[in-house]
Amino acid sequence: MTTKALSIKDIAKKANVSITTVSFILNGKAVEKNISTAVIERVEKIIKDDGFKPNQVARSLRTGSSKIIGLIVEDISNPFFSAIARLIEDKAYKKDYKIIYSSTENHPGKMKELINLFKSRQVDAYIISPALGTEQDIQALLDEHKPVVLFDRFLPSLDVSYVGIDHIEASYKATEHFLKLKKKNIALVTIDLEVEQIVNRYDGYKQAILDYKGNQNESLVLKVPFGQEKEETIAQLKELFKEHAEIDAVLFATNYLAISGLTALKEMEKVVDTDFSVIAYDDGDVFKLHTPQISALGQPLEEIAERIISLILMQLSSKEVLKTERVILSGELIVR
Amino acid sequence: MTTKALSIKDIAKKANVSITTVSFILNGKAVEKNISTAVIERVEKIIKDDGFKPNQVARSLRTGSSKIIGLIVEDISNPFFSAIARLIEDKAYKKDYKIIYSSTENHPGKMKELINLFKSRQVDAYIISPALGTEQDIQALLDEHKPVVLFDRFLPSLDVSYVGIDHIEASYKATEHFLKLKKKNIALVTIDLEVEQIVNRYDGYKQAILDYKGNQNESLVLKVPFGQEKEETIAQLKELFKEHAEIDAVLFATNYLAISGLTALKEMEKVVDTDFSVIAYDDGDVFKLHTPQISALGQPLEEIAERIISLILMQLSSKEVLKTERVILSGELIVR
DNA sequence: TCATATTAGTAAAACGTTTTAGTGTGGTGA
DNA sequence: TCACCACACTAAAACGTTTTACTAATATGA
Repeated sequence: MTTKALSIKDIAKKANVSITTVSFILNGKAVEKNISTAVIERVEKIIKDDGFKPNQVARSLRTGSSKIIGLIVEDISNPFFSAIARLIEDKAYKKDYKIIYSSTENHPGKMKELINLFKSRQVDAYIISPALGTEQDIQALLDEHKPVVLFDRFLPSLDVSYVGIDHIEASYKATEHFLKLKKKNIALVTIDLEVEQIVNRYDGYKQAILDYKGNQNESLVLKVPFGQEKEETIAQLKELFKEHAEIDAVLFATNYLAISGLTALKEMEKVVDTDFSVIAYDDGDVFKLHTPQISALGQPLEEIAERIISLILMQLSSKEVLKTERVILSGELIVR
Repeated sequence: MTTKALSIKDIAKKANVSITTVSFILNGKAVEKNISTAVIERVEKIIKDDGFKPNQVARSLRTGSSKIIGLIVEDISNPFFSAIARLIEDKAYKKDYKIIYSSTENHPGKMKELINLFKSRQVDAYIISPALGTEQDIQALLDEHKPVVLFDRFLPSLDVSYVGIDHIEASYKATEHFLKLKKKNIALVTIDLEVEQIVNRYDGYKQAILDYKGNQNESLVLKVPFGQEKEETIAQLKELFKEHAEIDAVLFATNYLAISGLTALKEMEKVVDTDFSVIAYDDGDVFKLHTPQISALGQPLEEIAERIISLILMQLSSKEVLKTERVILSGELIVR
């Protein structure tokens, strides 16, 4: 019943040639290795007719490479990551690479484990949205000359390729938009993580306010604890909006904060309108369909994925170790 | 610079034992194989100190199993699938299984390729949301006695385990809700796919209307071509709502149709209220935050993932081939 | 005609494990 | 004293490839 999968040996036997010959043909080295066209055709026919597929595991063991790219994200169910994952998958697939992914939940421990696991599976390259405190693990990969590209989050202490957007510019742009609308009290809702791309969102916001108004009111900045339950965040936001009735604009530094924020406003029956504007980080259907429509800072997903995969492929195809490259794209302010 | 990864041979040499002994220790067979505790401890210390991790590729080649489960979905960027993927990943991880996934875009060809690819990587089990016309490929897997669980979509011609929800009941429930609200002209927006879980949504809708009203008006059913561009769908929906001003309730058979529908309504400036109710298939933040809130038929994601993974693990841990099992869960009507 | 090149292939080692079938030593019971 | 067993461990084959180093036969050039 359970028919064992064919091996190169079966094909060799059937074609009356050595397995070496079959291997050469499989790997397109037949001409180079002086295999006659007669034999090539005969063997290729058998391969096709029998539907033989070489065992990739054996191949990996022998060659040390797997044609697999490891993708490590914080949470695949976050729309930003799943969109990127899908795009990366498509593009990698076209180059004959597969993606194996895992979510870290932002735990350095899990990240460490995952890297080890991927290593023991001989993945060829790593695409990582790194958790904090994983610098050494990534450095270890770099020391082994594995192709690595970080995205979304950057680790400044590492000399590693990166694709992301300029968050200072993006949040400056958003805040400036509010300021040009003559908003007086612009709040920022962010998280209390000391990672570059979060800190930058704060910096851009602050800089815009200083540039336009000269002084900034720190009490309008809410830093929600990272990983806090949604309900708690909503409660905190309600309190902020109650205590600071003077707020006339809010910039949310992540998409889920914006969702919590809109939920809080809904529960308070406070409407978003010209007197109270909102901008969300990362775009999505939620914001487009909201009444009124919510402005958003969209990240260029397609381009991010494109750049990531091309950096990876370049490293993969070059024999020497390439210079690291940092690609900083611009976020787009979508005014609604 | 590039230090080669350690192998079992290095450990054996260092501990002055054979590689067999190290292997036994690694696999917890040390006691059973009469290895002295002195040796066990010595070897374990070296393994730990050197941070040795066995090469999984070699292990797979030798054992034929990989501790990897292949997950094949239509599109990982669809929130339903990414949510399920995340839950499955978590649960599998706890049992020491990894997930490798790919999106099929509902192409039988890609699906075939993927199965081959997974096979050549010796994945231990398959979780599949099957595309149409892939019955033979899945049957081939079953013939090889590979653990397979289908979800979301079912293929009636196959004797295979499945986890999904009762779509007849779900759409009946939704339609009945409308009928109890005395809705007179209930529309159904669905897609023109002849797959069970889509057809069932139509059947449940129709049955409810027949049960309550005796006759059904087929012109209130819109079957959008599968894979059609969003803009086109929106245009089609606008036309439906214009031509049939009598419609006072709409059931959308998928989440993306609901999103297109709400967009269409927004563009027409037609409001959702007590005179025009909407129910969406699959819940999400979009519907919760919409003004007014949109009722939805939620699928029990957590339970679906739980059932899938436990079916897979059961098959994986049992030596014989188990009877196939069909788990049909109930969707929940969330009235807002 | 002989040395050398070219053509058309192949044998065998290697990748890093697991597992089967041993081996050698010391102890025990009769 | 001998047969046997338990104990503690190991040699070597196997998984399915790729690749290096070879061979044997024919062709070429001087």
